Amino acid sequence: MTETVRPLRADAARNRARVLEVAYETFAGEGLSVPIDEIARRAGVGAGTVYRHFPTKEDLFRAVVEDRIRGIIGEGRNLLTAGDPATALFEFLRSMVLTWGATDRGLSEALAGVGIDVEKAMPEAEREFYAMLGDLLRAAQEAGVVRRDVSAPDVKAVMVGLQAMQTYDDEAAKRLTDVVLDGLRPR
Amino acid sequence: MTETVRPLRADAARNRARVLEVAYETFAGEGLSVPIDEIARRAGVGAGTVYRHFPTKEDLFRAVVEDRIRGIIGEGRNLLTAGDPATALFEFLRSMVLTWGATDRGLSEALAGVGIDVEKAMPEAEREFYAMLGDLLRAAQEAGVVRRDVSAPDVKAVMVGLQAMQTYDDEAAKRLTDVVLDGLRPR
Amino acid sequence: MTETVRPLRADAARNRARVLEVAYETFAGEGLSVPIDEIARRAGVGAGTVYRHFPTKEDLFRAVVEDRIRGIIGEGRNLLTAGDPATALFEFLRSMVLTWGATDRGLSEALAGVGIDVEKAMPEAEREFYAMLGDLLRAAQEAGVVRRDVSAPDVKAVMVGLQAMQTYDDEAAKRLTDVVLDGLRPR
Amino acid sequence: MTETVRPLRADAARNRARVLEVAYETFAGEGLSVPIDEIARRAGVGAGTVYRHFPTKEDLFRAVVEDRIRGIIGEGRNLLTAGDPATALFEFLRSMVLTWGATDRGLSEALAGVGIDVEKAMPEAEREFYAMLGDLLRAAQEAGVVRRDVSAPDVKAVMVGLQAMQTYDDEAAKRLTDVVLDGLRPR
DNA sequence: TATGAATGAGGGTTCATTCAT
DNA sequence: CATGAATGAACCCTCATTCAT
Repeated sequence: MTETVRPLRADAARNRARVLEVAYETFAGEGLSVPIDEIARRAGVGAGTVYRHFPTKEDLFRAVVEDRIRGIIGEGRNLLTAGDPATALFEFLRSMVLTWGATDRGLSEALAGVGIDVEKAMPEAEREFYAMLGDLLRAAQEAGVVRRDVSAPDVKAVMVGLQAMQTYDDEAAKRLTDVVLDGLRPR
Repeated sequence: MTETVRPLRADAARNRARVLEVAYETFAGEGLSVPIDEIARRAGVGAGTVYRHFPTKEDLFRAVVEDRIRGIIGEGRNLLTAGDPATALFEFLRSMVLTWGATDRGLSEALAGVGIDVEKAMPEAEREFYAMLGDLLRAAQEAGVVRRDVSAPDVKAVMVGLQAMQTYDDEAAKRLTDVVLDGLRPR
Repeated sequence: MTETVRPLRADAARNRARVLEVAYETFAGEGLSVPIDEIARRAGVGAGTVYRHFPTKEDLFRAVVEDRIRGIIGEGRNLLTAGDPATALFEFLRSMVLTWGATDRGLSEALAGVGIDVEKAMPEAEREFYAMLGDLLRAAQEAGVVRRDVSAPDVKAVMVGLQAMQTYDDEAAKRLTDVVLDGLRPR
Repeated sequence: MTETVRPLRADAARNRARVLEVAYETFAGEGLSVPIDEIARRAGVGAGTVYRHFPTKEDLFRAVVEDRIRGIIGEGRNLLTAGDPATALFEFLRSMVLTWGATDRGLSEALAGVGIDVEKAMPEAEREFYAMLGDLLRAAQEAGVVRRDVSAPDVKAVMVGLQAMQTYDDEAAKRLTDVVLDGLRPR
């Protein structure tokens, strides 16, 4: 009962990382419906190994998406610390479309609730994500570049919308991002 | 060239309509991955009956989504004719979020390209849809309420984004729609 | 209980004949696994009509094959009456390969026991067929052109073999028929 | 170029062999239209196991028929080497009827092209088969016991005919084989 | 622990047969 | 009688998950 998160043996850790990486790329490229067997094959391990590390396909989704989200959180924090806090939120949302979300079918589907319910699956990450988003938002609002009546969940919703736009039409999304973001500025 | 589509027998027409209706609701509520057998069960018919009217699952998707899209086209045309052409585009996009798209997972998935490729599956409807969107856009631009550098595909992309936002968080979407649309106005 | 084989109404008779004809061609060309619906469609009638005349798919097979066999019987009798009785058997077997069996997948399959058991399904026709074959054989044997130790069932078996040969390789069968028939001559 | 076909695990090999054996018997007894599920049931494995070893029903046909054909090839080569080359062809054709083909519906159907196209499905085996047949034929012709105008494809066709004869009437076929083969001798 | 074979519950689709119109 | 719509039992095949090696 002591929750000993015993460190994995080196090879096991390597396998886990390899599977995660492959799953990451595969889900991004082909969506969440790719069979586990296929992930295993591409990772060069047996299906059993995938299931040892991720007892359920949803667990694998979770790990992939959580990984992704942690990266996103890092990006946001970084922009806040290293750049101009006033513009960090816009920078962040732009980077989501330009860099991160870039045609990530898996993430799109996950955000759309296909195959996994992010809120329930990883409340921890979700919380941290919202905290980061709140900080970005607050900084922007204090700098007077974003309306006061916009909340963190609103920004998240906008993000989801941008994501979807981009999956649907990458070019249009790149053109439109600034247009949409303009809507967030005080009139 | 008139493709004499002899009218269906009364009972067959009833069944077809019933299946379509059930499919409509089911796909809207649970997405496009619901089994045909389940649709049949809910419609109170045998699976074979569904396949008689829609030889392929994709044919059923097509019928449902096309029906939906034609309704949307009608809505747009109506706003353009019956109301103020200058505001029709905004009205239309608002109604998409407030009325139409209302948590329609099937439509969301279809627009996102999950389970069916709308462009390929129903080019006719797609074309009419774009024509309608173009008319709305032109009217708005001529009235000077929408930026000149926005194209019809851009509006479609925005629509997809709003859709996704709404599927993700209905409340936030309702609050944010006007904010996003504000971005479309000339500065 | 009076077995009144009431004559069909004219249109019904026409339908029956049409279905039989279409089934005949279709089974010959594509084998016995063609769906009844397809036969009905090609005959320009509803599936129900086919089932009215032939309550079971096997009944339709039976009718088709029986028709075929009666034609074959007629051919044999004719050769015996109109031509030289001594050579009638050989003529008959040659005509089976050259004319009748000509790539009749349905008949081949039927003879091979796929989809229908001829012996059981139409003992009447079978009997007449054997009678005809017996007459041909007797005439040939009396003329001294066929071995005495060959029986009617043997000839039938040879016929089945030639059929199969022909379905397998039409050209080779045409070349080989005389070779095989040579085997039947007294040494 | 050696296609490192890593040997199957012992249990997997056992299962594969068991499925093949069951398929072999079942197809021989009941033809090629028996459902895969039935094969699986009789082999005492799940349907998925059959599909693991034979991804398609046709793959299973292929394996069964190819196995059979290789046995036949071996038989022919053996007769040529171990016995009298002059009579080997006749011995071979006799053994086909007496031993091999013995009421093998699956093989009959396969040879007749029902359910599988041997030529396309296993060109390799087909080639070897013809090579063997050619050798048998040449030896017989050189010994002067078979007509010069008979080709290897002709012999194959005869074989198919004998096969069919035998499936149709085992007893008659046994009696008639020599009669038919007599036809191949020079007059 | 890793492997990959086995399982078996579906899922989409077809088609012989029945039955309401 | 004819029609063709409806039924539902199969059939082939896939894939998440378990388990023997």
